[in-house]
Amino acid sequence: MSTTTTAGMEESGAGARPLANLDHPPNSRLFLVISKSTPEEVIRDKFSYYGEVQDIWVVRDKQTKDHKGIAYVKFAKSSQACKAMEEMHGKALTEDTKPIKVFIAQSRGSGSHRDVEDEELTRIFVMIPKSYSEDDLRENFKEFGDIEYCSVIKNKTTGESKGFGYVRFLKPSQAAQAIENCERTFKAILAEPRNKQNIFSENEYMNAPRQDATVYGTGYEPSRVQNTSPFGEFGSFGMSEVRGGENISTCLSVTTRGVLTHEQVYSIFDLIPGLECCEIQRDPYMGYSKGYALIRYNNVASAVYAREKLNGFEYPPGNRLGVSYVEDESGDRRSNPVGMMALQLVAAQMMSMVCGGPTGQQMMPPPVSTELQAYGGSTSTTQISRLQVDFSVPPCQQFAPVESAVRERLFVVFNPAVLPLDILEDLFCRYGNLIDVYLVPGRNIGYVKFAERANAAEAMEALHGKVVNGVKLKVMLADPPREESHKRQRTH
DNA sequence: CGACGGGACGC
DNA sequence: CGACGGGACGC
Repeated sequence: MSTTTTAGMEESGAGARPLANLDHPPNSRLFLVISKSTPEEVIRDKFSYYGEVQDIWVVRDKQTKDHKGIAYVKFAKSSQACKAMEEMHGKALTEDTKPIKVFIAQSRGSGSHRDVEDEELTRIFVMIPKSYSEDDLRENFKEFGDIEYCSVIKNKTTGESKGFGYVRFLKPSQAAQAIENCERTFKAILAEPRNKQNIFSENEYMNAPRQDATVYGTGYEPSRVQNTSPFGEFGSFGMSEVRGGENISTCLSVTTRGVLTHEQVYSIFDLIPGLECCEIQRDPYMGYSKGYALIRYNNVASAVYAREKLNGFEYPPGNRLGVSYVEDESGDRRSNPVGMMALQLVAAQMMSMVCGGPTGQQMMPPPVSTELQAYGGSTSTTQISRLQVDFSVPPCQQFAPVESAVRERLFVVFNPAVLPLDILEDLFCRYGNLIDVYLVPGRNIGYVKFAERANAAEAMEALHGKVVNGVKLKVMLADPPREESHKRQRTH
């Protein structure tokens, strides 16, 4: 007995299930072909460099105990296993032994002994906003490694994005790192190889010998050109002008492509104190613009704040508001140089607040962009401070691990419209141990999963009845999920 | 009142 | 060629 207990090394072992761990996370275990003379310790020496080695198993004949020249190395992460594979494959472990082979091991239940090819380990599948171009994808994922190509899947006839895409990396370790470390809203997973159907090997006994067809031209050209986003430039707004000589005013015009009701516009702009007037204008001559509104505050600071915070804001989601200053009909302060200087001064002070001074909590929380980056990574386009509340909220907290058990679920009703997912995650994560926010498509409702009941209770207590980004929330305990019954009519 | 999940590529 | 062990939740 070797008694070196490879699996016993992890401290404070929650005993856990030994077998299940071997396939979690996926592709974190290596299959080695080595010399029959190589002992476990040599493997450990060489491979622990690449990360947390959780288990090493040198395969021996059941009866004779002969070393069969095969070993398995389990890492904590797929990226560690992939890196080790990339660097150790073809290397000799000691001077007197042959070069070894290193592959990602087939998952334990698969029964297949076919080598896992790099082809299957380098392409990831991601969910993305409809507005994303290939370039946006590349921008978001280039930090994880060398990208061979990006593709965004679009409706062939309309050209509209379907909301997902593919990123092919050069190396498996790069794809693995992208999956492990990209923003969770991407829901990145390894892509299924093109030629195969979605086949889950959940204890399926397949009689027909399927040809595993290892030979396939990729037949997929990285179309690197094309694709100028038809949605126009994003990210041109933000903390811009002010000093750039915009005509600051207490009056704002609001343009929107979609129709907004007076109540909707009012509820948004009334989040900022000092709203004096909110008029919806309907202008049949406005062409594409379905409407616009005029806003007036009783002070210039509020107007500046509103302009900075709400210009470019999506409300409802997908509908970007345009907010700009318009002539203050009553005000002639601008004609007066002193009055103008006063305005600029106030504006500058407002801007410094907006841009992250320690103030401003009672009106709205400071911009959350820095916190977003804390759990996000590259926030690609635009993103002004998106979360807007008129009550105080705790700072952002780490999400609970995706695989956490769901200890409580909240049911949320939005009025008059749902909020974007990133805002909701930004909001609910602040109460701790958030697992996931799910919005029911086409409805103004959603569910929020927590890994701890106390956090859910806190969120519910703090947020029920509140207005967030102009949207009123009802936050309640969710009823238990509907049973997924056996009915499976109507697949598509 | 307001109740339940999300994913696949034209060679 | 080169593919699957050992150990065992505990107040």
